[in-house]
Amino acid sequence: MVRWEPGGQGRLAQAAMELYGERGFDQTTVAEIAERAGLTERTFFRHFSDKREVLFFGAQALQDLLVNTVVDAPASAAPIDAVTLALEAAGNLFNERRAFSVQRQHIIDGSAELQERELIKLSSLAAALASALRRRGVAESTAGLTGEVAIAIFKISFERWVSSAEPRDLTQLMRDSLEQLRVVTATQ
Amino acid sequence: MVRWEPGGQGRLAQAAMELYGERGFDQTTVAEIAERAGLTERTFFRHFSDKREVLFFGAQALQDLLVNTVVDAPASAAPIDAVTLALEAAGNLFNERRAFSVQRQHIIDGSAELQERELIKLSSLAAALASALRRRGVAESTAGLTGEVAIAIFKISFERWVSSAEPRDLTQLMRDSLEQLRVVTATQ
DNA sequence: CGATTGATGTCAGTTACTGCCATCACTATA
DNA sequence: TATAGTGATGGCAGTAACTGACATCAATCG
Repeated sequence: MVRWEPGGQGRLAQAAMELYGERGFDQTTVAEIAERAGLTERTFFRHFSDKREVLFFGAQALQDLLVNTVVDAPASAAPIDAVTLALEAAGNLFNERRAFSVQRQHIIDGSAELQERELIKLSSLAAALASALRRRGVAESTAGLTGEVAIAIFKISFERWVSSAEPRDLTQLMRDSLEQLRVVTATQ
Repeated sequence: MVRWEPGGQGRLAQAAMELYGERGFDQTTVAEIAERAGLTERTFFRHFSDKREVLFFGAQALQDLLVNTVVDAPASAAPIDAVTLALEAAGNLFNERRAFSVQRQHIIDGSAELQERELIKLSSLAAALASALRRRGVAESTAGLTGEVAIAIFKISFERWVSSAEPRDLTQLMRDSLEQLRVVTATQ
């Protein structure tokens, strides 16, 4: 007879998603999440650094995907092209989980605290992209700017993708946004 | 004889800056801030919604400046030009307070919580810029993208401006960043 | 079979933040 | 001039996020 059921971390993450969805982030206590997962509050904080982090479980995987794609891009690819490849890889990943993304985003949109956490994760992605570009020999200032721009495109496109009534292709939305960026910044 | 000294809010803000600078954000309690300001913890929370907000006192003024500049820009100005005018106005404002900005940024850089709050303020600025552009008749999608890009340029340039050894002109840095953005996104 | 490990439980403590009511100088109004 | 607000504050109890220290006990390793 086992002392604990396995997969405690996953159970906590699922319980949190459910409760945040049912009553909202603010109206959910960590004790309630732990109870639904059959664990204690203390154990929740062993798996997640705080009450918000449980919703940003997959952020590291996304960052790894982006960074690896940039690093593995052909040496001939310009910074903006390397980053575009990374965005496309991420787009394909999200396209397969739209229902989950929509539900999760609805929760985040209902809480300023969660929006703050989302923004710092995005900022961290921008920094990681910049770092990956630098490893390709891209100049410091170009790398930083390209990373920020890539994340701006991702952010805008993801927002449209999630809020769109009929499902669209996130990768295509990001391509459109980049094209639109070129138009916006074009000198007359 | 007055019951309280006037300027309680200002005293709290100054005490907070001092203490965050002396021992760091995490090692400072709200009770300590209130004590240095000659007030109580309860009064602190009447003036500032939370422990972080005290450092983001001037954010509304910055937003107003940006929005007003965009709204007042000549009707002939393209979205990117209207936004550039706003960034220049903000740049001039900051140029006069570099010492303060450097000190404040040093505090923020030492705390993840403060960075989160800074990011959501920047995101709010992007949204406000987009809204101001829409009032000028700019299409929804263009407005959103232009707002994000403007803030990306501001963020990158501000970072360089603050961390630079010798004082530079923030407005010039932002102009340079926009030009660099054009180069980065240019199709070959 | 004993020692170690790893995931968990228990519990006390700190601190951010909120709600509610009291205080009291100042001010407008009858 | 008496009275009724008003506004900024104090006091205090309460909730909940998070932390540190120590205990437990099944699984595993030597």
